Amino acid sequence: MNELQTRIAAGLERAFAAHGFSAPNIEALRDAAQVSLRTLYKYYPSRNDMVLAALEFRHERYLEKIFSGLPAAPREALFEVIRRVGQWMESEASHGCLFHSAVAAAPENGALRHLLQRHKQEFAQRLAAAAKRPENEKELLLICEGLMQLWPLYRNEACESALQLAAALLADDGGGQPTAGRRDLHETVA
Amino acid sequence: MNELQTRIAAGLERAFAAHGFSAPNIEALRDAAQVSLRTLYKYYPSRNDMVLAALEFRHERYLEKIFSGLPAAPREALFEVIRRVGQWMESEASHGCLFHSAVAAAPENGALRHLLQRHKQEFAQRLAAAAKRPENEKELLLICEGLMQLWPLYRNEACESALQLAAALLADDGGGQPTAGRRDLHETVA
DNA sequence: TTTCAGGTAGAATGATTACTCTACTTGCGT
DNA sequence: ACGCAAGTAGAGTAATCATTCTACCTGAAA
Repeated sequence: MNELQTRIAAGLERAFAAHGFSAPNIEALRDAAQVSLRTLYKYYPSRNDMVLAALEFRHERYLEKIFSGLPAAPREALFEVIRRVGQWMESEASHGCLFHSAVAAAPENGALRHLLQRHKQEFAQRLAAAAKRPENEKELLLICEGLMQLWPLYRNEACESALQLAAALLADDGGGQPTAGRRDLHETVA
Repeated sequence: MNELQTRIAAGLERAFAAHGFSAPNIEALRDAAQVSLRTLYKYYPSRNDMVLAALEFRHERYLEKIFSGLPAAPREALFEVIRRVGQWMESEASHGCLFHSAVAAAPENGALRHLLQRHKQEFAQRLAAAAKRPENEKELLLICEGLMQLWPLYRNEACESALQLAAALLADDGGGQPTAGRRDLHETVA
């Protein structure tokens, strides 16, 4: 992964984030990457490879931005992650999560679906770890996913809703379960 | 909206749900609609109109399936909606919400974004009404959106997470708010 | 000085696509 | 019997796109 290659990936990410995954043709991608067609194809031999490269690049950038330098206190860390996701949407993803967009644009593409899965699972694990709530990994991911989907509709209010739900989840001891069948707790509740 | 027209819309919905919005070409859509090319274009004069027709059709079908014959008790109604969303994903949308997919596939399309907004807002309103929690409309929508996004990853466990969050929200009296700045409550809390 | 790895610019190709058009059929009201 | 509204079947068109190919440039190592 040399320096030119990452510069290309960064350009590709910008292009796909700005115009989605269907619209930009190769020429537009080349303009965004600021290299010649030949070089572009040298490192990423098909359009699909370009999509994957852009997403890989974004994945790293996203995790860095969300999880670096979080507060140590689990509760505060959780709220901070949610706020940062809101900021990320504001500044970089106002049309919604790029990974979901990519899969939506090419639902038969297995490599893409796999990348989405890895992206979400790594995010969920790191969030659960930061919040010291491994037993609520899925619920925490659900809140963030919901936030990202609501963002285009409600902007900042979506963020406040997510914070409220997170607070409710932390406050909840599992007391008011739907119809019996309490959540299985082989793990300790912090 | 004559009978043939709705039959075509139903076929289009099936095609887009099965293969996404990019893949199917006009010929595939015609096969799904089971009409001639000429008739297809007569009622829906461009591919974009076909997409809109499919989504309109799905919108009606979705609301019908989720909200008809709900329990009267608000708490049970809420849980039942969540379960039905899970069933809907299982049987009809295993690749994720079709409205989000459509917008993701054509993010510059204003009519599509508008339709997405209407769809989500109507769903949110009806859910909040059924759960008798108008002050939590956004939080309830967030839970369902999160559920739909998590579904492809976790299937039924996503549903249980959504139920748990809903229960936590109902149990929560707004006590444990993030960092000061309590939620503004000009509306009464039920 | 020569060589060559690695870059640029952009034309050519072949496949695909949305959409249009022509020609033909069928069922029904008068 | 006839006309016609509304359907089918499918060939034709013009544009777009991903990918490949040709020709040229440049800077540093030998």
